[in-house]
Amino acid sequence: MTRWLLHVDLDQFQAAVEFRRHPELRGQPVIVGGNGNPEEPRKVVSCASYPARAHGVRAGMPLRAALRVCPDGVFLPQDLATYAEASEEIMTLLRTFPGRVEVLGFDEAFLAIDTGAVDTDEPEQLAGEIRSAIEELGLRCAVGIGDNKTRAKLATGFAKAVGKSGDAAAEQDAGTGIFRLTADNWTELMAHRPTTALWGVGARIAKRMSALGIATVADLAAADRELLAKEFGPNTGPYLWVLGHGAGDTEIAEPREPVGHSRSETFAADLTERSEFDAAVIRLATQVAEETFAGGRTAGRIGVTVRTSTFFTRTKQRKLAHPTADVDEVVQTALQVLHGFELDRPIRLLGVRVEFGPPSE
DNA sequence: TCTGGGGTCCTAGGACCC
DNA sequence: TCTGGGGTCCTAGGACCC
Repeated sequence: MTRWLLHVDLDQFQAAVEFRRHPELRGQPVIVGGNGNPEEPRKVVSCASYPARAHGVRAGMPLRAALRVCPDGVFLPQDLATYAEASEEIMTLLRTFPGRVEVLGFDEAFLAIDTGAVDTDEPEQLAGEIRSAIEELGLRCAVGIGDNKTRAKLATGFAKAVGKSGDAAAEQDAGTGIFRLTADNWTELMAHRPTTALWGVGARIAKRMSALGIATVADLAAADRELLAKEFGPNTGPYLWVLGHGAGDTEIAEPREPVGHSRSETFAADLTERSEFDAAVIRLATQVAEETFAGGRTAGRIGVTVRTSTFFTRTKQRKLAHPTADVDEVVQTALQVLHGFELDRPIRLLGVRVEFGPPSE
């Protein structure tokens, strides 16, 4: 038996969900973010359709910047409830296929399947069936096939390669759609790439690695594990070395129990009064607590995040003496944690996080 | 172009205890 | 007397991802 990991990744997911209910927008440079008003400050692009990407619009870009590079863009408000519903629809569909499903986000999942021989195209056949089934939902996806999660996830990037180039054909053909990455072609396809090509290596780690003379995936694979452990810690260091070899987990982690829940808000204009800080934290804490308890969880720890007008961001948290399901206790604790900050600067963002305690008896 | 929101996991250091 | 070593709990901070 051979274990295959399939990574299913929806194309331009939020925009695609909008296209299902607004078919007349298909092919248009649709930009989802904020409340749909591109002039709104401090709001960013959540998803851009391929034509919008061709103009240079990217997720995370301020809406006002997106408007500048794509003045003909169709700006839509982010409707998370609808995307969550569509996501549930997709995950339910994926669970009808053989294998186990691990949800990675709204628009991504791993599927683990055990098949017969190694050299057959069984996983490609299954991937094709998944793509067809998703197409029947009016959506599109790419499927990465790998001998572990790391490779399956990266394979999806190759499957989407055409879509990422941003050319005009991208809307019609978002890549070949299916790609297989295994130990057999890992070195050929990945060795020369920068370490940031790896899933789990971002700009910070890449920079620290480059200071050690590690620039590419091949460098990382050849690096000294002791050195990596010394620089990145006893767990992360060896893990990075393993990543460089393309090795990774083959087990499906489902169901995943969430460990916490948070709400935060970047204010359209900085808050300057303590009464405003308190009011915002009371509101956020109440919401987080109600959502936590509605989900049948208790609160074990309360965290508050403050971001000042200079973008200086700090978090403080406090463990409760006993887990609670009392909204007021969460709110009062959040206020106490807030008051542990200096609060002598205008505030741009406030956030409240609950870490779940053990289930209530 | 002044930089969203919601998550997860890891590391380091201090307190405290034996 | 200036001096141990391990284990655990707790908070702060960093990094990454979608």
